[in-house]
Amino acid sequence: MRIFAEILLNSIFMTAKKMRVRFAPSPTGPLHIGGVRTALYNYLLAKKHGGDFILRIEDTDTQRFVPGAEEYIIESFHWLGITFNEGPHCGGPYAPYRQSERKNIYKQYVDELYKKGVAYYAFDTPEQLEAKREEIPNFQYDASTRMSMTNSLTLSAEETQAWIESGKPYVVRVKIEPNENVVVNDLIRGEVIIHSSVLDDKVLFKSSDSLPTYHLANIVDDHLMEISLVIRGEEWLPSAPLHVLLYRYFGWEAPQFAHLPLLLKPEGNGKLSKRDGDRLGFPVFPLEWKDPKSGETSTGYRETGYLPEAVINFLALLGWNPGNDQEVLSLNELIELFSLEKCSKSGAKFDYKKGEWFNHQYVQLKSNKEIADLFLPVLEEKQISAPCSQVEKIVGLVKERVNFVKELWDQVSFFFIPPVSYDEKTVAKRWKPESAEQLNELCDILQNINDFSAHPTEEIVKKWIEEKQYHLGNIMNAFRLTLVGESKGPHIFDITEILGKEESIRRIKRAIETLK
RNA sequence: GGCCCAUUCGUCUAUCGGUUAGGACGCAAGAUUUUCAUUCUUGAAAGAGGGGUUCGAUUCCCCUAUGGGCUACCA
Repeated sequence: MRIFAEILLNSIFMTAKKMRVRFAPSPTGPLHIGGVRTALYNYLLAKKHGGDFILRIEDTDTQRFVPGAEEYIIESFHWLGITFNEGPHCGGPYAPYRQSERKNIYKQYVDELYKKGVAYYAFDTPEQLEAKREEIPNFQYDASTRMSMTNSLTLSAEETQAWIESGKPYVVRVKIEPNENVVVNDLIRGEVIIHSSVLDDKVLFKSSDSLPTYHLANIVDDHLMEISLVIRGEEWLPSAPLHVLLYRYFGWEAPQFAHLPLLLKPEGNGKLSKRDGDRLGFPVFPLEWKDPKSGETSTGYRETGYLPEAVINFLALLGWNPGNDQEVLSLNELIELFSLEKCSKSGAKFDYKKGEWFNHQYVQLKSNKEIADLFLPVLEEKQISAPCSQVEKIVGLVKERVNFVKELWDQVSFFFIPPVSYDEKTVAKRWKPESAEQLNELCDILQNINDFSAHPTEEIVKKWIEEKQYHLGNIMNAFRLTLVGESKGPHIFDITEILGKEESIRRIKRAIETLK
């Protein structure tokens, strides 16, 4: 199977045809994370082979069109750093890239199919079709039923002509010839064979809005835009035979196909949906989305605090692996290593916990400066202002503890806001009868230190503890309690260095006052 | 219902007929630490079931089961 896939891929190079792949979403709402992965795989392969990556907006369904969805899609990829060579937002030699703007080019191809005798006009109303489905279980508009329906095959040429000219609605259907095994060569799955008699005469064009349906528009555009490889979700596999048939009816060379497995719910059955995200607390969309109709807002990866690199790395490994144990991979590494042969065939349950782990990895990879810059808005929100250099220092102390930048606040709030109360459990455990007196002494020691940076301060304090024969843990834990208000935080003298002498002493005094 | 696709630890996956079935997430324990984390170490944890083919099947074939997708004048 893999050898087979390699031969198919190699044949692309043999004919020296440039690799051209596309992502073709429908602007019916926010971009699903599964769609992002499909786009990513297309992108990786295009970059790997020096090919083109095209964005095409498939907005032939005027009913389901949602304003803002296209902009959302483009902004999502912009955030992720996935770039297109061609698309509605950046133009290109095959423009336009919006199917609604290509409206006038499809009809001629529909006519061509009709003239070739592989498509026909059908006049059955939706109600009639509905009635048929009620009447006959498993009704399908195909070779076995088309001659009992109202269409150009059962009506005379004159009647057909008259109907069309009358302006009454009609559709054009493809005429699938039965009794043939249609073979789809899938780069991930190998040969998929479907008998043509189980295919139905799909609608290719509707007169109601003079727009093609997905199947026709997709084939025509992929051909016209010289797409050499179609990588899409598995939900398209059942209609792939129809597509190869259409290419044949047109007399066009079909592109290669690769159908990706779907992203499934983290738990339970079914494919990943927005509900799962709400229920389990993770986003399913790249960016926040406000539904224009319901006004409902869905959170996004960006707003949740994910780094785009982490999202890409996480998604890349959901259904693909590099063939070794390496998991943290940069975009360039992904491009270099990606291959369709290493894509898995089965659906992947969405492991959002691992996504969080990936974000942790990428937070660690960033410099303190970068993380500080990302953290500044959080501080601003808390109405805290501090010099950048100090924020950088603080962030460096605790970044390894967090998965997300915004979690930093929990770790560092005490730097900016002195404790006003003291954690009860910690007080019970760490505040000894002698603590007040010892810490008063400590204040005197601190007061006399000139260089308050961590290391010398620690030396001096430890020396004092030793001389006095105090219990190190008792002193330090009580000390921490006065500075932080609870039993957490980084190395104590890193804290005092940042707090400074005055503030450190002030906090000790205040704690002594409060705790007596 | 019909058609198609899939099936290795809880999860993502490695394994191209011969392995003590490997890694990662998560989980548990231990170590480190003046705290909390981090980190490190260790551990538990898998070939859906049944038939073949073969000297030998997780790996190839068939059946069953399970999961997923499609079955619109949606994409």
